[in-house]
Amino acid sequence: MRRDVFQAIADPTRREIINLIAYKALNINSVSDHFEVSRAAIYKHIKILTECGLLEVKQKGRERYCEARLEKLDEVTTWVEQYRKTWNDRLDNLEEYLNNLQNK
Amino acid sequence: MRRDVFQAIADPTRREIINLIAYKALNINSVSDHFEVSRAAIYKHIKILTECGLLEVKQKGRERYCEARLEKLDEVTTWVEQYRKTWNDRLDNLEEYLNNLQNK
DNA sequence: TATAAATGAAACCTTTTGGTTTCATAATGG
DNA sequence: CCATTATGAAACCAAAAGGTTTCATTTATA
Repeated sequence: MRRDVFQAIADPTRREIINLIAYKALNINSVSDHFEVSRAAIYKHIKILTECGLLEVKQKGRERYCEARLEKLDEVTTWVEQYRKTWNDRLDNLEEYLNNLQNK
Repeated sequence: MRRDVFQAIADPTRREIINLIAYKALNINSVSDHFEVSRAAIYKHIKILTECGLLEVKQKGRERYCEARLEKLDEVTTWVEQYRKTWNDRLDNLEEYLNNLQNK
């Protein structure tokens, strides 16, 4: 299985899970309470997030708490940002072009 | 079908296509020349990228040129960056903790 | 200690993905 | 005008994804 961050955040449910636990660790049942699908389905999403390092699970008695490990999202930022200069330049060119049109 | 930017960039081949055309528009055959898989497969990837707005196709005679429309990647940046403060705070805390350890 | 709660994991199913081959169609270049 | 080039699109396929139900195991707790 491919288990990279890009694939992990491709699924909307997983993005919601990340959002849920971003500010407060929750145990697995609490996470799944927020969704319509079964606990087993959510469990699988959590497993995927764990496997790609976006989430860490910590045992606490019979519960297991999910903590976000969002540093891994840096990989995404890095990939996206490498193109920012290019697309900003293009937007600048468009702006310039429109300004020229207007000044005629 | 889901056709959002997150899903579009989940596939490594599609990320490579984006990279290929980021700085220079290429026609569909030229794009597919860079890959092992068939032209038909690449064509489908291009279609997906087009449908979610990351790519625009412009006819030029019998050829069709693919241009990157990377502004759409902003959606990804926005989503990721909403968490940056949190994870930076956590890293700061860790750093502080380590400094305290060292100073003892 | 017996029951309930929280989780792990297997078996199974349907839909989506990513790929293929094949054929049709529209411009181009001799 | 005809062969070639560039592309669109259909039919089909295997594997992966996302989901379900069911059952086992571990830990708390009345």
